[in-house]
Amino acid sequence: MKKKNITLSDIADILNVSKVTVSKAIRNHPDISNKKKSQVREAALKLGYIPNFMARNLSSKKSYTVGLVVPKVTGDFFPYIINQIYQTAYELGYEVILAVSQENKDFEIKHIQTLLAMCVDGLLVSITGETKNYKIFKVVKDRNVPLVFFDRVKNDKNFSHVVSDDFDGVYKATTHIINSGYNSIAFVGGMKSTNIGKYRISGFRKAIQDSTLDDNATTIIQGGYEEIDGYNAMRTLLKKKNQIPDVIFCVTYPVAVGVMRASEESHIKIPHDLNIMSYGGSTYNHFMKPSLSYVKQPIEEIGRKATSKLIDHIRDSRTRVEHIKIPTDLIIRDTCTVK
Amino acid sequence: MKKKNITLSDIADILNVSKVTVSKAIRNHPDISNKKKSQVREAALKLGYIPNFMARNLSSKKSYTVGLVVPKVTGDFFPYIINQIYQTAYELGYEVILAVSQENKDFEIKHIQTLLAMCVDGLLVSITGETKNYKIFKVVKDRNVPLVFFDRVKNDKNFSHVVSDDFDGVYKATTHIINSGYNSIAFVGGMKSTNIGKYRISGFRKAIQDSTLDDNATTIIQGGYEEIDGYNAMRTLLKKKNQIPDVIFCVTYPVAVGVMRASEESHIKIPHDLNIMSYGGSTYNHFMKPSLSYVKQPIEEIGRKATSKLIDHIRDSRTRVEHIKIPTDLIIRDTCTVK
DNA sequence: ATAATATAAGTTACCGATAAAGTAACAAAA
DNA sequence: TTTTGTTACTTTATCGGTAACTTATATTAT
Repeated sequence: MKKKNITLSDIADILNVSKVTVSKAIRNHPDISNKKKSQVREAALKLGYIPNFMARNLSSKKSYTVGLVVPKVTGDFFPYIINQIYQTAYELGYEVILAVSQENKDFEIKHIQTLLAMCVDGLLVSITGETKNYKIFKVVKDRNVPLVFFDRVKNDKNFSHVVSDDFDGVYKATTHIINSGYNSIAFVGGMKSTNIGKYRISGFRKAIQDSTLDDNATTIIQGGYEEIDGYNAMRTLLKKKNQIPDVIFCVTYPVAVGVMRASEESHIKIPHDLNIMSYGGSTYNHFMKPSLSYVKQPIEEIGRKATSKLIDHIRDSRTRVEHIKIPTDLIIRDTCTVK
Repeated sequence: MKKKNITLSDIADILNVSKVTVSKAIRNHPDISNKKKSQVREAALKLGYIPNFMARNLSSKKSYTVGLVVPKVTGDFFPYIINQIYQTAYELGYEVILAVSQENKDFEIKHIQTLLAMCVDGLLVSITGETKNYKIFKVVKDRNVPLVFFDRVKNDKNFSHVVSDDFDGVYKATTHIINSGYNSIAFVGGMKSTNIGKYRISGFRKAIQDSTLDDNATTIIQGGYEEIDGYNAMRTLLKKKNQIPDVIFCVTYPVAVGVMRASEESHIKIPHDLNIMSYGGSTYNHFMKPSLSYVKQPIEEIGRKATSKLIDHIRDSRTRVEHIKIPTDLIIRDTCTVK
């Protein structure tokens, strides 16, 4: 009952040629005459031949496949960047295998190993929040498998990476807030231990320093990147002092949502009593009331650049390592408008 | 410079045993003594051996990998279901390879072929909106590769599928709307040509028929599932008659958002002038003003069931085909409240 | 006419694993 | 003692392809 999969040899037997001839015909190798090529292709089509990647890759040592490792597939960032990566890779003739580390450093290691075992030609990685041990990337390096980090990166002279210009994005936005007449600004979320936190916080610091604002009028509450972290931070802020700042700059959109939820519970009206600026937006932000002003990350651009850079590395091992920063846009909506 | 990848033979040479011994030791085969097993494993670890999947799968004809084909990775449905599928598969000892068809039927075919070529042990598929030609699924069937459809399914006695109970979900929600005192209800989006459209529309029809409402008081505008489709449908509604319905039941959340946008432009206040019910919610719906009432799809449950069903099929070819419907929840928020 | 070159195949070896069958040494059962 | 069974390996064949080399025939150049 079980139909055997069609192989090169099956086609070869039918056409009375060698399997290498069939292989060459299918790959459009110049060795084979056009007449034979069409014969072979016709037979292959009729039999529903699908080449076996395992065998092909094993033999040719190339897979035309890149491994993509992301910490999660939810939210408003990763889905869009995954989309762009798939598209760009496809245009350049590569397949993508996605692995989701679920913000778990052990899964991350396991997935990278699996992808190496699958003989991907290269890796695109956005690390988890808890990645500390970089041994696995040394393994990747030793295997000479090109890797490009994107968004959540490890600073490493061995690997290219592509990020949005976090420092500049926050700097511009903070400067806008100050110039719009707000005096007390808090920054919520982000940790110095991650690149993202580090650069966003220092962009904020620098903007404050470069302004006439009093450094003491600003608060920084470090923390995670999710809604719950924003919620907790806002609760902390509310408990600590009775006076809430004019503006809260949230390190991510989910954090902003958490801050909004805590504010709502305390009957703080946004943007009347409190303004919010978010780093990163959301699909339906446009429909929220209020619609938050935010730093728009160049998501598609990051995905495109990271993918094409990786494929450059794959195609030419002399491609030089680059650390690319892509500028952001400031989108002003209902919050942080000029006072 | 380029370090050669470590293979079984390398380890075998070092330990002065045959490579099959090494292979067996690594796979914990009973043929090998515990002493030798630890020797081999130690050497493998020291050398950083990573087994080659291509070779392993080619030889063993098993990959412990399932292929996942989704039309898109954005929105509020697929990311969450992907998450759940990864998790369930992982718990059951399987890897997942994701392919995104981008709502393009040709990509879908290509991706399924690629996954077959990669020797996945099974396939989880949610078809595109334009999938009409089912030849590829016949190929899958002929190859004896188990396949389970989820969410967007093809009714086929050869394959199991898992969906949310669209008919019942819409029926319950529509009945709630009617019982809450609304008289004119329109249904927007969905096409009879897709299962989703078919069942959601017929759930709506049946609820109207089972009520005391006049069939003529209801409008059904068939169409796509995206924001733009909702927007266009609302524009059409607005042009056609001056009188808008009490409630618009939107076939998806994006459609609801489109309807809201068109309403906003025409200064129609929701829920004051118009109520909206949506099939499916969104991450931040909670924070929207108004927050829409919606039919909550059992996303995680669909993902879990589909994955475990697929793996049942993989593990035992006699597993019987099942078409599973999972019930929905009705979530009432700011719209469609009792009048 | 003969050597040189192109064309269109075929042969062989190998990619890195696993399956199946084979073997030697020793132990237990008949 | 012979048979049978176990244990712990080794040998050989194979998965389905591709690369590199070889060969036969036709074509062109000298």
